[in-house]
Amino acid sequence: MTVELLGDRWSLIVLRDIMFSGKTHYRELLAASTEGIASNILASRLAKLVAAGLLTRDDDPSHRQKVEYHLTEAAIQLVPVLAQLGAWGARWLETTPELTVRAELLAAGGPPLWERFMAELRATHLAGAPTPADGVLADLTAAYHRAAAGRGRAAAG
Amino acid sequence: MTVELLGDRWSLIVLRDIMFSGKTHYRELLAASTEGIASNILASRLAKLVAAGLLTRDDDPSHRQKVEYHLTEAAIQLVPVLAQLGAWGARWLETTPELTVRAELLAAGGPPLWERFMAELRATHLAGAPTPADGVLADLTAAYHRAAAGRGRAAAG
DNA sequence: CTAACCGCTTGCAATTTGCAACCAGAAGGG
DNA sequence: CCCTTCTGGTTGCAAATTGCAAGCGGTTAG
Repeated sequence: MTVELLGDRWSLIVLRDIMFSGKTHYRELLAASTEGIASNILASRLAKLVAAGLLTRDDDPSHRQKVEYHLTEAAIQLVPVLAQLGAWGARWLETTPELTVRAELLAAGGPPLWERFMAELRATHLAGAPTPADGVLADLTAAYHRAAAGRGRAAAG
Repeated sequence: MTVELLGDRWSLIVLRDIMFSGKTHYRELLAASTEGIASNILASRLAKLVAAGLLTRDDDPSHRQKVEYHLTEAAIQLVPVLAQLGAWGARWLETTPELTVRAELLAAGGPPLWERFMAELRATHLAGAPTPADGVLADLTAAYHRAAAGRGRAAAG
């Protein structure tokens, strides 16, 4: 059962963060989490996701202590799930504008956009290619940051 | 955040059971759950889902103590999410054939089938019409029971 | 009048979560 | 070499959540 694997407060959030932030290191993920995950929970979730075959844990050649977490094909195929989940949340729940705009963009693009995004994730996480600056993820991230900046200005002004 | 609302072991399962089994009473849901939810957990999840606006709690006119739980429009719009989630689980996780066949049928039908299913749920849960014997839910349930029976035979023989 | 059924609660043990502090090893700069 | 910073985590502990079994006041059918 899928819920048994992903149905806790953090597993999906960790996957989402790796997918959309592009971060692959433990400390980065710990800092990137806007929800504020605790270090022991992050460690246990990463281990669980690796055991479940959703992430790989690879040595970073640039630093003997660094570890890179990468998405597997199974995790990449969660893109449609996350897209639908995000669309539903944007429609029915009150969230921050930056999360909403990204979810709506991904939902509006539909399956063709999801496929492009998944191809990009495969190149980055499975083949080790650098993430393109003009790809789907870049668009989503730009929209995310615009909305976040707009919110900052609105709150300040 | 959607995960905060639905990201526990049982909330989505309760919704799925109401959606696909057609049961609306507490005792029925308690018995119908193949995963075996505890009565106190079911009670707390039903209360939470009602508070979140995903279920309504209505008196059953036929019995002063009976209560009917019905899906709201927000819950009905989770159909695409559950479809994608089920498709992913059928593809990547080992589950029982009866759950797999239903998930694959729903995924294969795509958005048009989802819409028909949602229209059916609206008629049943929002308008109070009886569930049609020739609808999407009937097809899904028939496939589910055929697979379950096949498994029973295979296990016995 | 009695037995079954209704939604749901209670008590309790076990597990999970969240928080803060901490760790050993590795790399970088002077 | 030495000190600081950074690496992926671990540890101890309190609080919250979960799971199990039994039970409860009221309702209904026979």
